[in-house]
Amino acid sequence: MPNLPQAPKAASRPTLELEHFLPYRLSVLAQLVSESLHDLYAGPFDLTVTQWRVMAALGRFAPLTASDVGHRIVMDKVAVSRAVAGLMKRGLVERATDRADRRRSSLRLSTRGRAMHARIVPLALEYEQKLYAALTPEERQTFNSLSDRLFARAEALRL
Amino acid sequence: MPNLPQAPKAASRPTLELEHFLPYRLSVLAQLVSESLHDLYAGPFDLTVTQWRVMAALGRFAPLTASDVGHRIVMDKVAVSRAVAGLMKRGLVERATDRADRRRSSLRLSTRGRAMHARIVPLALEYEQKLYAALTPEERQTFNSLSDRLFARAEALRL
DNA sequence: CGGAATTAGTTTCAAATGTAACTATTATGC
DNA sequence: GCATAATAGTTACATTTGAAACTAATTCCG
Repeated sequence: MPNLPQAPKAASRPTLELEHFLPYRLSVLAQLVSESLHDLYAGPFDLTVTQWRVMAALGRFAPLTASDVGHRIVMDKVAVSRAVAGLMKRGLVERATDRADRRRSSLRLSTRGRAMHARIVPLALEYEQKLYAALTPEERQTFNSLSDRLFARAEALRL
Repeated sequence: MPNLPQAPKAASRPTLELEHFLPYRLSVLAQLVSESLHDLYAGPFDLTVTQWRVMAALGRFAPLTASDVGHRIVMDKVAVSRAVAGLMKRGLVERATDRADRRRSSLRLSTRGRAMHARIVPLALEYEQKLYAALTPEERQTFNSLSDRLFARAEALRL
């Protein structure tokens, strides 16, 4: 093939290759991982992702108010309210109205809730380990530090 | 403080620190990025995330059948069907029944659809660039290769 | 003090989504 | 060739989700 001069590419329009597009890739990866994990505890314990996250937050930081939970797990107050309602109905979470400010109430896992939490945590950590097995320890650290920076940037861009 | 021998930690239970838990971190990052991007085109063009992804797939690979689209963007056929219905109603996508196999039909962007696509792509790429600005070029490559490996591993674990 | 604005949390209504059933068409196997 | 199974895509129903309105309690500030 002769090496002809190229015709000038008149303002060639940019193309978007979805499979290499960062927001898309993040979304697909996160969804796959989230669903896989959910499969682990949905069957045995019948929890939604939201409910499990609320339990995880309470298992680690209780007592928390509903808004505290929301901040911890990046979830709006409506979602938290609904998850808590479901968890209370099943006796997994207890609520005590704050005596000083009766608008808020502090939440904590009940005994049953703590027991369930203690059974799920190892499953979750085991899954995480299996996933991390794809990377060396140094690579894990790298990945986490890079994703931290992406996150910070995304927050900054959101205005 | 004297250097006393530690009491043996009797089977100390593992703790889950949500903020360092990989599935959780991926989910929060992906959600933030996805919402930010959606804000860019939702207002001016009134598209859902799904609709935009269908348009992106068709913009790059048309003609495609609905199931082709589904495979490309990792989305089940019901979601694709609904997104396509919405896009057709707005005249952004055209459908032609396959003469050889009348169950399937090939989809492509209409002229209007192509025009809209051409206006959104630069916005999306610009956002991606701003996000990537958090990383050096080498780091971008590293991040992408590591997330590819995590993705492959997650797929393998899903059985 | 006392009315306006804030805050915590819930409820309501509409839109989005998932699962399963359904239609139409094509492929398979006896 | 014909009954059965498989495939493409849509529709229906039930559940989830999100946005906005709402209730109740507290704070702010003239």
